[in-house]
Amino acid sequence: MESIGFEPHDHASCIASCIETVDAHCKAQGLQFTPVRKRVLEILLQEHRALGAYEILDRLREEGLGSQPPVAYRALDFLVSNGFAHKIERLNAFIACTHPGQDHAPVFMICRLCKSVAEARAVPTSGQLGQAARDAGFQIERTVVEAEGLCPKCQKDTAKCI
Amino acid sequence: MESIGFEPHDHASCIASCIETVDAHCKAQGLQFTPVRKRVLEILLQEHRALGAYEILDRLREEGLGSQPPVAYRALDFLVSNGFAHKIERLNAFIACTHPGQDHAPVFMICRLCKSVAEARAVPTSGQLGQAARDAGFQIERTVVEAEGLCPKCQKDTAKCI
DNA sequence: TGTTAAACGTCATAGCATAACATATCAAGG
DNA sequence: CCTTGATATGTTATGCTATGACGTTTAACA
Repeated sequence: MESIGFEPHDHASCIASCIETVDAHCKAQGLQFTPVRKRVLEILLQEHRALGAYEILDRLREEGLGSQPPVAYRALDFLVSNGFAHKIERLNAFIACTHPGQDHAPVFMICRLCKSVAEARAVPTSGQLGQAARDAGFQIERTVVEAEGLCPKCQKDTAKCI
Repeated sequence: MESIGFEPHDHASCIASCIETVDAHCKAQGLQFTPVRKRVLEILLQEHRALGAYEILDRLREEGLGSQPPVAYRALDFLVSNGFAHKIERLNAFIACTHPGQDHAPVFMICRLCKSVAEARAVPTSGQLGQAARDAGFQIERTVVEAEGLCPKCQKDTAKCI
């Protein structure tokens, strides 16, 4: 299981490669990766943190790419439903996917102090959720798995204060 | 792992015993189980389905127990923070806890057709989420685990239509 | 019974999300 | 090349979710 978000990394290339992957994926699938959609994904990729729809809309507005809520929500719908971004239900906010195009069940770790979010992958049918579903005869179609707590950096920072 | 919500059961006694358990727990902990709080829990217990705060508020209003949003939200805050109810993040709605008073990490299964919700218990530190957290050095404080799909009954019903 | 903390009533407003409809753009077939 | 249908965008309006603030009431306890 790998996770991205808490470790330092070459962020510029991280952004570029994500955009490129999504671009290729859209061409292959016949999806329209329009300027607004691309820009919204770029905005999300700037930070490993979840952004609210209105936060994104503000940036679009500054750039003259749209000024009304549906513009942002439609772009986000496109990105989320194609697996290029995810909604963090706990925060009512959105984040770029770190494994775009791959079919996966994401798991998020949300730092309550610095607000950074890391994404890991899981197999929904195995594990405790899968077991609970089998016990109950429930057929899983989609999962929301989010943990709140402290990222490694904030654990160290708070330890210093004691 | 046990789950309640999809199986038929004696609902009247299910409600009564939950209220009684919570009542006893509040007395033991010095918590005030006021009329509004009790009524909100009863309303939640009526159905194994998540209710929106405004849906609850409507019922309170009919009964003259409160008419403004903060009344419902404060009662819900009390119930949620003491583990007598849970918020289903995916639905922005609330549901009564089926294991009140016990410290636990709930797991929910939400039927997308009939909207019923079943609760199971999990151990957050074990399983895939726990593994992802250890790998990332993340310290979990709270978890949100929600699966959407089809409950046993709705699986059968949809199978008939094909 | 006086003091203090907790809970409640109410008004106002902030934040999140979508319905509905008009316009524009694009892709494919005639 | 033009028509046609599908997809995407612009815009208005509105609905749902949630909380801040402040005064009043109630309950717990010395």
